[in-house]
Amino acid sequence: MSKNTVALVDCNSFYASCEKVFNPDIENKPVGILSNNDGIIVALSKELKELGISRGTPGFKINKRLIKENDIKMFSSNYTLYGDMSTRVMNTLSMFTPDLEIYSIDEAFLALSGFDHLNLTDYGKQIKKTVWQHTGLPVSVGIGPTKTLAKIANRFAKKHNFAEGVFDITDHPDRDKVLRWVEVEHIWGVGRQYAKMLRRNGIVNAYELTQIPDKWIQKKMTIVGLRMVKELRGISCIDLEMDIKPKKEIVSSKSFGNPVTDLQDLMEAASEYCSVAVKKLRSENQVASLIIVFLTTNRFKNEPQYANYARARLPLPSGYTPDFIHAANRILKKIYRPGYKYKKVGVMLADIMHQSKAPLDFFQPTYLDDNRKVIMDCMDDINEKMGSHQLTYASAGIKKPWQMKRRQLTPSYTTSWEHIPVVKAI
DNA sequence: TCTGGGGTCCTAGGACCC
DNA sequence: TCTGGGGTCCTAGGACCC
Repeated sequence: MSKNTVALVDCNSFYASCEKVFNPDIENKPVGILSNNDGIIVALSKELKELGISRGTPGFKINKRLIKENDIKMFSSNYTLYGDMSTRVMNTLSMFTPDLEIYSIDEAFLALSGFDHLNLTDYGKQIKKTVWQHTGLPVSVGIGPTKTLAKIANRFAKKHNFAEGVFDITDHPDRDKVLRWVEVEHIWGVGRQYAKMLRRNGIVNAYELTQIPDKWIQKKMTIVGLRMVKELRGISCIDLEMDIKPKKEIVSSKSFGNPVTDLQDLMEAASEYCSVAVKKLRSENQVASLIIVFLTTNRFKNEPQYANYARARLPLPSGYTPDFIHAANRILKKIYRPGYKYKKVGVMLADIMHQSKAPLDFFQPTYLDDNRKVIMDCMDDINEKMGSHQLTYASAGIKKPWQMKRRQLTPSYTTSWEHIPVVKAI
């Protein structure tokens, strides 16, 4: 039996790097990408990290002088661009192994078991070089006997220049030394709470964690934590998931560009989020029977606060957007309280199943039976061909005073003919 | 003025049943 | 005086990930 080997390939500063690919003027500049609503920084180039800015910082809190002096560039997030670039990266990676788990928009695990005859560090360098050639994006490659160790190897590759972006921890003589170098908060599966707890108990780095008895780990960090520790010890407990799993819940929610007080506006926003969520549901050939709507005021403001949610069950699972819009509006009327400045509403779909598995009903047609599915498919087709908002629901309103802000949006270079980059001869 | 969005999994405790 | 025990299902809350 060949040993278990896995590589984690991760794009460096993914969103910021995507912007740099199409905008040579910012190649060596500090670049920050803002979240929806231009709220917080969600991605930073290494130049921006070096200025001491960290992920999660609200955009408006960054010192204006610092921005000017260092020529910091800030952009609204352009998910159309990042999504398309991600597809290109993943396509390239799939050339290097038949077994690939796309873990997130900018990361994939590659199964390399059975590749023992190769020098895997060299193979990693080849992967890095090819992605660069195909997309212009820099990646780091970490290789190890478990996913958790591959994550650590990846981090090591990123942080140490001599590794040139690729590190194989598998039979490395300094494996324990590397584990000592990783502080607990940087382990995959250890978040803020567990890091605090571990430190309170005198456990500071990954090596120390491997020395703690299983029983204690499971008691304090559940079975999930125990799996992670075993992985640190080199025992594979988290398998690669090659096939895309159907979603168990679908959420659509966004903060408002401006505070909203009116029930009507909240209902419009909820209608819009319903249409986004249910469209995603249909795109996976699924139906849902539970909808949850939540709303909240702005917790950062010193104003009266209110947050609430409620659920509604549809008589039969559906993929028909109006079914959900009606339910959402009923819920909102129930939980809305006048006199508050609302910051956000959201819609969650749950109890999701494949269209073909939905139960039948003797007295009423299912989503598949009557013309509702036909109408929805038709609408999706039109929006696919003509642009995503050609056909919308009147209930989502026209003026949309609640819409989010994206003041500094870059072009969709790779997905829109109008935005395609132009090369000029000088 | 301005603080994101979308997911998953596990556990404890309550409801309910026999 | 003394208030069973075990199984299942559901939900809320808490942890984590990107």
